[in-house]
Amino acid sequence: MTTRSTEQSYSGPQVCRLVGITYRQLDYWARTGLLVPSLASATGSGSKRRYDYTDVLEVKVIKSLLDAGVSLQRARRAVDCLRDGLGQDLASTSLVLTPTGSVLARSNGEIVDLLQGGQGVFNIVPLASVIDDLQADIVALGDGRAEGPAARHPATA
Amino acid sequence: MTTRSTEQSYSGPQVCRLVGITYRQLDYWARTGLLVPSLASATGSGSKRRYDYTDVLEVKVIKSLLDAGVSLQRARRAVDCLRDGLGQDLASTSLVLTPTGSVLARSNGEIVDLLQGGQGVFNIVPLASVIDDLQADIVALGDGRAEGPAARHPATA
DNA sequence: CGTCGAGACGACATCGATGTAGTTCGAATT
DNA sequence: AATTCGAACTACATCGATGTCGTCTCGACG
Repeated sequence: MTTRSTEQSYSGPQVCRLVGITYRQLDYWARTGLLVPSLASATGSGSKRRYDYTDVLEVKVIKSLLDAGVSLQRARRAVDCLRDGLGQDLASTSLVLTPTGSVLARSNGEIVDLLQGGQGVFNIVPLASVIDDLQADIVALGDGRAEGPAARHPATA
Repeated sequence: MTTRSTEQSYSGPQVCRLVGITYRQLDYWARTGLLVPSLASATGSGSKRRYDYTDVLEVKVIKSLLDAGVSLQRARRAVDCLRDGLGQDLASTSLVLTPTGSVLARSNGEIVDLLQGGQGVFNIVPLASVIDDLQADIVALGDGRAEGPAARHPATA
């Protein structure tokens, strides 16, 4: 259903434009192991990192969490959990960070249950909007194609 | 109920013990204006800050948010909102930080509504547990008394 | 081949939040 | 009033995350 051919791949700068973070951030995340590109890690000067669609999705989730004031470390743990559930239908799922760990909740009911008993703060990321957003951005960035001529400048934004 | 009458007051170090933060943190928050003690700000070396019950509650909410990885700045904005709703019955309320602002939600239904339409991350603090916790800690800290004959100011609400 | 550009790398600077240590003052106690 | 103690103050160090800049290297293309 998702318009992913075999496997789209994205360069670092492309990912940055897609999700709206700086290259330094992505670079830092890759260097510190917070988010390793699935397709190809850097192997030295001149090499190129290659990111997966799911990588980009994770980056976008991380950015969302950062925007919400959540620290990188916590964001990373949350994304670990997200990765575990990648098989599921994420569009109808929310990523919930509880004080004791992160889970994927597949309904509002589950969320309410979690809130009920929990003490502490919950960070909730409705994944639907993140995925929609990302899809739109991918389309906007060069007709849905990821590779090729690195997608011309998108109006410099 | 014999305990906590109208207006207890707490010293800085007391607040720290109550909510489990370091004095340095509370000090920093007071100095940077993030959380000004309601009853008495510091007026120089040797002076003493005096905190309100609601101050302590706010501190505890801030700590909860910090534990959840939320930045101080965002936490502060959230607490602003909390302060606005201090009149209400907070025990059955959740503090919800949305991407666009913070609100007090008085039911799970409200929360679900918020989640439904929103994009981005939500930080949700069920206040009941915070309040319970705090009450228990206050009792544990000296029989419910806040501090001996220390200042009893009206301080309004 | 030699040039060139994109992107990774390295060494810094910065900024917010906090820890540590020592100093100084106000106020309660003697 | 003098002592003492607690708490605020000052100055510095630290740590994570990021910005800046300059360098290096791979790969493409002339």
